[in-house]
Amino acid sequence: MKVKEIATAAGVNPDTVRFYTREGLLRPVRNPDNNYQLYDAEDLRRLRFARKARQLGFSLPEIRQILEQADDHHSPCPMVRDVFTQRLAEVEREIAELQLLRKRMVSALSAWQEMPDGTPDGHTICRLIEHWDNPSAGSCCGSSE
Amino acid sequence: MKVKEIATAAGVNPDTVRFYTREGLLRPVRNPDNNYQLYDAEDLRRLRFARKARQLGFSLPEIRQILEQADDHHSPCPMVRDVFTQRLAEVEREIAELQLLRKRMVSALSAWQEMPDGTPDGHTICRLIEHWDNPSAGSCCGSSE
DNA sequence: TTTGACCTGTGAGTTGGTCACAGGTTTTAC
DNA sequence: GTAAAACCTGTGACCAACTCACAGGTCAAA
Repeated sequence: MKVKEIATAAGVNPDTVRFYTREGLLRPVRNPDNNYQLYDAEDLRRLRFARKARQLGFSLPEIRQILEQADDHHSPCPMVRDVFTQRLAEVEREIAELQLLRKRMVSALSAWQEMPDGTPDGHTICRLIEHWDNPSAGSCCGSSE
Repeated sequence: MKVKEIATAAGVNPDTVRFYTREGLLRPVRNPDNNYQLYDAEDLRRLRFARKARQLGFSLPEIRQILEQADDHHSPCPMVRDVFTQRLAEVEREIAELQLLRKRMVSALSAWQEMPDGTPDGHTICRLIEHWDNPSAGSCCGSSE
């Protein structure tokens, strides 16, 4: 398979294939006649694997590590499980953060219904945002200074 | 105020102050004696405003635009309300996406409890991920090829 | 006076790609 | 047969919003 072929087979941009190749995730061979990269079914598996892993939040270095372990005939799965579990925790933290943000946005919007727009007067840029109460800067760790 | 002073007053990295200055969000004057940047209370307001707006998901160009409108004595707030409403929708979309992701991760993890690790054999890199069912690639738009 | 903390501008690094460019190759069409 | 289109190559820039490193200048306190 040439670049475009494997790219369409995996549903990605050919530049992504080239990028992953540069990054060492794929290992094509060269056609000595024209210097083209030639990918095989194994590369396609690796590429699809990489894309799935990306969707799960694995970084490219992590994916490379998994692939290398697989090349060495070590089972990468326990490690995958570990990173995956960590990643799940991160996702849950992100969700909680976003929900908090959403809550504050909704209440800010409703508070703004009652506020006049107010042309800026040199003291106030935009009351809508200046009266926003910052959450993370407040009570906890090292907010001061 | 010098860079570090305004930075600590707003709780940000001095490099961020310099960066925002380069980006045109802050407008210090120069001390001709030593070429230092001198910020005033207005700059501090702008900086704090910018940080709050960033937390709300405004981009730097958007913030600059708001500040410029405020400089021109136009009320930026209706625009802020628009972008803010859009941003709220985005946040809600992100939350929904992450919750979907979380759901799939949890069910994948529990499914993996019952799967053997399986050393890779040339056909399989890591069953844990290869057997992950990709959501977005599936049913809808142009998944094929 | 010397140390240390601060200031300056510029440029590179971060992440995961995507795009542009210039030049070579292969395929398709007439 | 040949011309155009589509593909290939590598390199390097670009995205966002900073952060950090570097080299050299300035300033306050001991």
